[in-house]
Amino acid sequence: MIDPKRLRTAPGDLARALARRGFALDVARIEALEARRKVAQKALEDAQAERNARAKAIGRAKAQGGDIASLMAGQEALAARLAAHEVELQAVQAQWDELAAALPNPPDDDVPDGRDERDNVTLRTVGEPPAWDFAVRDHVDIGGLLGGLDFGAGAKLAGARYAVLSAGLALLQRALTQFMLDLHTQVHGYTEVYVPYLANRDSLFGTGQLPKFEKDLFKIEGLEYFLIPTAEVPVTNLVRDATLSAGALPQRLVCHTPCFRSEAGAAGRDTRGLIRQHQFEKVELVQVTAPEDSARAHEELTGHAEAVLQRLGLAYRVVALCAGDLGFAAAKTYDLEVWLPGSGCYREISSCSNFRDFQARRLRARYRPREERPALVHTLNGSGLAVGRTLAAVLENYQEADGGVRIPEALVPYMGGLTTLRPSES
RNA sequence: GGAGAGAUGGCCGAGUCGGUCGAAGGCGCUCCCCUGCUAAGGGAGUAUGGGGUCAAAAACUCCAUCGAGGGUUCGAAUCCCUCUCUCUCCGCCA
Repeated sequence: MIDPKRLRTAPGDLARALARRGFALDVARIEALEARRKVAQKALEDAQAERNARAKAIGRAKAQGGDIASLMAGQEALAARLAAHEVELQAVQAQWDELAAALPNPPDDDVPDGRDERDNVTLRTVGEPPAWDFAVRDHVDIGGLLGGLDFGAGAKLAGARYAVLSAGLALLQRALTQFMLDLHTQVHGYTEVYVPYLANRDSLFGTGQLPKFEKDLFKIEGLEYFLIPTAEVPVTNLVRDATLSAGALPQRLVCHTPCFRSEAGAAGRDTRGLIRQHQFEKVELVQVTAPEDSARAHEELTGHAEAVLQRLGLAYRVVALCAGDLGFAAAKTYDLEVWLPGSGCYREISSCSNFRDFQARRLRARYRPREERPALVHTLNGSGLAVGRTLAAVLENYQEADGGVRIPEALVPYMGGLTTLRPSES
């Protein structure tokens, strides 16, 4: 949510910032609503003040055994006035709230201009894509040779875009998860949390998935619960309605969860393989910081996600999203894209964003600076990493001519000492 | 799932038959005084959000908030209804 004060006093500036991400802010409507609001709120509050004063007078008179009848005159008219003003203010407020909730976060000044992903800026490329002396396979074909990657079974159990992993691949996915969690907790100083995989409306509103993106979520029939699309939702909501002491910041939390996305609107995209599934595993990094620290924390958090790729020996690049490609709640985002030899391109495997106070305002997540009134915190998060896509990346980057897969050194301890996965005999 | 109890400010906790209650008291915290250190003592202050006057700040003032939402009333922390959550006991259970 954007600062309503800013929306009221400087809608023009805001409109310019939002225009960078292709969002047209209706300044005239805002100014009209604001004018109405001002009148309505003043009128209502004046009427309330009068009601309070009269009630007090009546109470005082009654206590002294005085005459009340004269004081009661005109109360009905006042009550009617009060009700009318209340209706008007509520109507204005409802329109305002709806409008405000639909506004995306304005991009940071240093976010590159641009309309869509084609305008994103590659900041750096790390590692060399491996060279091959045989025809490379993608992870689906490799999985077919190894066994243990079964989309047919996923379709039977649930439907399209679900997979069943077994044996070596199930172990490899678990190894990746454990490796990431250990790295972030033991080396990067994050605290691991375990959270519910269902979230209520308040939580999803807090991080910005609602009200705009309900279509992308799985909803539990008959209940106001949604399957979480990312651990960002439950973990960030830990600080909802909280006032943290300054000393409690920054908070660095890491959480492994399955993620559920209905992928509405993605029909026909990335239908092959593990890239775009309805259910996938992810290790998520979340930070809650003081406002002045969030920019630095964003760089650090991105580095923490990069460290996973580096230790796995995977080539990747870091991309600054342009204003037009930013997510709804993000002020600035770096994507990490891993090299996938099977498709010969870099694919997003992590997205690291600084939300500034946008989520915090929705969450009412504050902290108490020394000697000052409470102020909103800043929130950040990033995938560290998406496990399913990392699994695909490892399979493709560590494949051998016969369809076997070497285990990256960092993962060997998590694989019970196994150093390769061998194609099955069948 | 059944029965009962509860939800008040940073924390604990009081709120009598609805009226001057944004809320006693305590703890904590901040500032000041006193005390040669330490301990103890005295005084003052200490919720959040929003509006108005204003270019803005300060200041003044108004409104809202005692789990959430409705209702009754001139007036609700106090009465009524719905919901949420917590606790206790019973049942069931990984």
